[in-house]
Amino acid sequence: MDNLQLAPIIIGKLLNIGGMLQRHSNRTLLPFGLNHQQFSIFFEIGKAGKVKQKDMVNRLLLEKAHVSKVVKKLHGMELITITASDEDKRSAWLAPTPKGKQILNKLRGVFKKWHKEWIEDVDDKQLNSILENLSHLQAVFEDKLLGNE
Amino acid sequence: MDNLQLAPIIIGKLLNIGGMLQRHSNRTLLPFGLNHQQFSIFFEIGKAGKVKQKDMVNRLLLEKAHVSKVVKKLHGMELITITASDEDKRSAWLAPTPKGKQILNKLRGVFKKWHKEWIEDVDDKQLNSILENLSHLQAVFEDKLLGNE
DNA sequence: CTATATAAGTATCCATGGAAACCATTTTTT
DNA sequence: AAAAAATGGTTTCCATGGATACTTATATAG
Repeated sequence: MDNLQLAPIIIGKLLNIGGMLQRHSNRTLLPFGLNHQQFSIFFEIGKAGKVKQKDMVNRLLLEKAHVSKVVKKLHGMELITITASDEDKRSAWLAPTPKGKQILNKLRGVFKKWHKEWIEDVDDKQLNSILENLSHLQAVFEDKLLGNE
Repeated sequence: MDNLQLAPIIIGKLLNIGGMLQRHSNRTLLPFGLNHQQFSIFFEIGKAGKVKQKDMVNRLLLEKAHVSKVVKKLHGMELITITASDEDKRSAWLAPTPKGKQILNKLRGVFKKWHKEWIEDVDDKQLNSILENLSHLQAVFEDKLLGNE
């Protein structure tokens, strides 16, 4: 088969899988009042311990307007604290509250459980090959897509 | 490294790549007044030539309410025709208009061009390995995720 | 052959997230 | 040091898409 014919198939599959995963995490997160983007922001804050909004924008490649809204929501849910920064009065530090940390732990458990489930059906060698492939693709797309923005 | 640790990394990459691709196609389709989901529905109609809404729902795994709205939009843009069906008066046949076919062709060209671009950076062997891996993952997730819906 | 269940689409509600304009502060230029 | 540019966040606007209820037509039961 011509290689160029593989391209749309691969893209199609990536979009399809991405969609399935998105819908799945949204459903999983529903009881916690979050969706998968909100969680990814929350998760980053938890991982870093102390960050600013622009860090989220850079790391997750999201719109700053969007991050701003999500931060407000997370704060409203008492999952994070927002403390003014002295160096730069335009921005503030974000950090998880104790309650936030608790919920993060719980969610980590939930996701770990389902990771265990699906990973059973993929053998070890393949797993590494998948990771390698995806890393390469990610780099290629980042290069091609973020270059012309 | 423990295999279970690979799982969240792989999921993360899939979500990340999926997101990038989505945003990219949305931007590409913007001048045509479509987004990537709308295009996928339009594309399916074009491919099939003559279909009903429920076919889209089944093939693309989208909400029927959503498909209904998109169909209305495509019709409003004069990209498809909607003709009443005799066998079943609840549903109607969808088919691309001449104008619709023209636009589909143009879009096929646009996508083909960018497929050519990124595929250059992936060698042939890897391409096949990627396809294989993604097909397997797709099957696994479909099984695990659609089973409990 | 009615009565009930199911199926195909539609209408409505509402949180989401991209885009653009905007504000306040900080940095760079001249 | 004043003017211009850049940066970090916020607000507002609006199309999107998931969820639910509803309408009409078809299929299945009793």
